Amino acid sequence: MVLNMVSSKVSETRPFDVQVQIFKVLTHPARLAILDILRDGEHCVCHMEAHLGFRQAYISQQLSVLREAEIIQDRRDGWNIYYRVIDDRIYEVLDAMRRITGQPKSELKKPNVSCACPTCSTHVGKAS
Amino acid sequence: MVLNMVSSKVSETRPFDVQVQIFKVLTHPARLAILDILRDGEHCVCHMEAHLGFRQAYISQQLSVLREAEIIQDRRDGWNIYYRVIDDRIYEVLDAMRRITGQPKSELKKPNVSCACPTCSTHVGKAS
DNA sequence: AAACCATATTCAATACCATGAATGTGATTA
DNA sequence: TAATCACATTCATGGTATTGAATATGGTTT
Repeated sequence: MVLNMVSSKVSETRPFDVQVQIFKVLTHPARLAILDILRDGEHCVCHMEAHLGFRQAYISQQLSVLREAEIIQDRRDGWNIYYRVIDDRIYEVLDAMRRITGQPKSELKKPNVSCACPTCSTHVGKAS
Repeated sequence: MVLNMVSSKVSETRPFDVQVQIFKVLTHPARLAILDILRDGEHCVCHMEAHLGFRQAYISQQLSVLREAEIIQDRRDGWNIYYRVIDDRIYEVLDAMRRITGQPKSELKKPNVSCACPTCSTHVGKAS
C-alpha cells in the first residue's frame, strides 16, 4: 500500500497521513464485518468464511490488508489460524461511526452455520 | 460517488456500506485538515486556503466531497461562503482515531497568515 | 450592465483499489 | 514422503479516486 500524497505545495496535511492510512483500511464492508466478528475475541478463518459467506481466498485477502495495517494479528494452532485485533481502541472508532450512521450494535446476527474448527464446534450450528 | 459493492454471493456485509461511505470521505489528508479547522466553528474558504496552503480550486473540490457526504454545510454571507460541520459527532470518530495513531490534538498550529475575510481580519495575521 | 470578487464545476490523465481465478505454502496425518 | 487440510499469495482486469488546468457561477460594487 503506497501513499499518493503529493500535496501541491505546502504539506500542512502530512500529520494526517497516518490516520488516513487506517481509515483506508476501514473503507471496506468485508473488513468491517470481519472486525465485527472479532469483537468477542479471536476467531479462525473458516469461522469468518462460514459467517460471511465469502470464499476463503477473498477473506484471506481482506485479512492480509488488516494484518499489514497491524490492526489484527494471527496465531497458528495446528491446522487453524486464529486472528485477533491488536488494539481494541479500533472499536472506539467503529462505535463512534455507528453512532452517526445510526446502525444497531449487531446488525449482523450470527447465522446457524459452523465450520469444523474447535470454536465453531461449540456452537449449535450444523455444517451442510 | 457510487458504491462498487458487488459482493460475490451473500451480502452479509451490506449493513456496513453506510459506514464505509463516510470512512471514504475521511480517507484524505486535506479533508481531515479541513475538518480540523472547522473544529472551532464555521470558517470561509479563503481562511482554509490561507491556513492549508492549497489553491482555491483544490480546496473547493475537497469541500464539495465533504458537502455531498452531508458532513459539512455552507452559508453565504456577502462575498464569502462559510462552512460548518453538520454533526459534531464526526469528531468523536476523528478523536478516537487520533487516540490510536497517537497524534497530538492540534498538530496543525495556526500559521501567522490571514485572508481578507472578517474572520481572518480579527486575527493577528498579516497577509503578504 | 460591466467589472470584480470569492468560490464552484468540469475535464482529462493518472494512480490507486477491488476482486475473481489460479496457484502456492506450511503444518499434519497416514 | 505423499496426500491432505487450512490458509496465503500472485496476477490480471476493470473500476474508482486524485488532482492540475481551465473555465463557469453568482453575488457585489460602481
